[in-house]
Amino acid sequence: MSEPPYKHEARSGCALANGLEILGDRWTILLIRDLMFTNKEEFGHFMQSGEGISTNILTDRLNRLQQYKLVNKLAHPSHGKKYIYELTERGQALAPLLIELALWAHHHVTDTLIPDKLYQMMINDKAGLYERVRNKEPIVIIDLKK
Amino acid sequence: MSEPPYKHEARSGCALANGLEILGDRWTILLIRDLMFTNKEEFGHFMQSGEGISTNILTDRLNRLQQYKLVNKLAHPSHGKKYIYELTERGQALAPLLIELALWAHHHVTDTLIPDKLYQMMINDKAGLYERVRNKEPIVIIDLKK
DNA sequence: CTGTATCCTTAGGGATACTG
DNA sequence: CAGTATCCCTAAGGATACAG
Repeated sequence: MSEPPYKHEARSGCALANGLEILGDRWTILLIRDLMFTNKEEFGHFMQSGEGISTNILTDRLNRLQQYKLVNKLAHPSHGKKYIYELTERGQALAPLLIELALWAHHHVTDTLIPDKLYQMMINDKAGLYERVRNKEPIVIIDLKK
Repeated sequence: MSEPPYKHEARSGCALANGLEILGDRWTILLIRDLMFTNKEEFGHFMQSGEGISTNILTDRLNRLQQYKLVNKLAHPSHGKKYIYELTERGQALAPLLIELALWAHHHVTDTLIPDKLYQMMINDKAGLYERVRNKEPIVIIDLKK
């Protein structure tokens, strides 16, 4: 279990219910997606992810993700004002969940795309995919949705 | 891909985003949980699942699940007025997703429980678990949350 | 450009009355 | 008991102005 990050006022003790209270909103998993599979790591990058999150919501979600200890916020190495956001191990541990969600949607929902390289790794090389997530090597550059 | 069920007005072509538009609300996955792992199959059973869904929302979510072809609604064999709800294959195909969500929450969120038998199967016998989901053999009787 | 704060709208959903 | 319909309220979140 390793010291959970966040004492949630849970609806029930069910693992699924509790997981959903952290992850089950309109934006959180999309941000984790960007951090996990693409080279997005700055505020402005997330803003460009096509689904059209607004600045206040992005700020709020990034803060929540830090509270839950799914994301670290680091000073940008060169730009004084910027920050870099990266997944913690706890956040990286969501990889299997995101993979299963993406595969299910790909197989069962219309007009649903996964970039080919990512799809191949999801099916044939999960170990390699996890390794790249751990090492923060993006599988997709810039954008997953097309 | 096998003829997707539902043409969704998607926010983007991303598989994750599209999956979330079907599954990403406060109740849907909890209903799928009940159908997948417990012996719940009637309207009243879902009402008793502890998280306190109200009747209008339950009706709405059961209808949506039918539209998405994740759930079948069958006439009850003995009670004329009742119906039986069961997962379709498309719904059963969500098992890996639910398992990964439950395991992540169990490992990373406080006060989060998975009934022991279910947990053991999630870790040691996924094939057996899928088999039981397919055969509609409940792993847990009545209630997952305690 | 990175956020934050404010305003305001809307959809989700709770309570509840009601029908078969 | 199964399910629907209505009312109402709150919280999520969009638009936007603003601050560092």
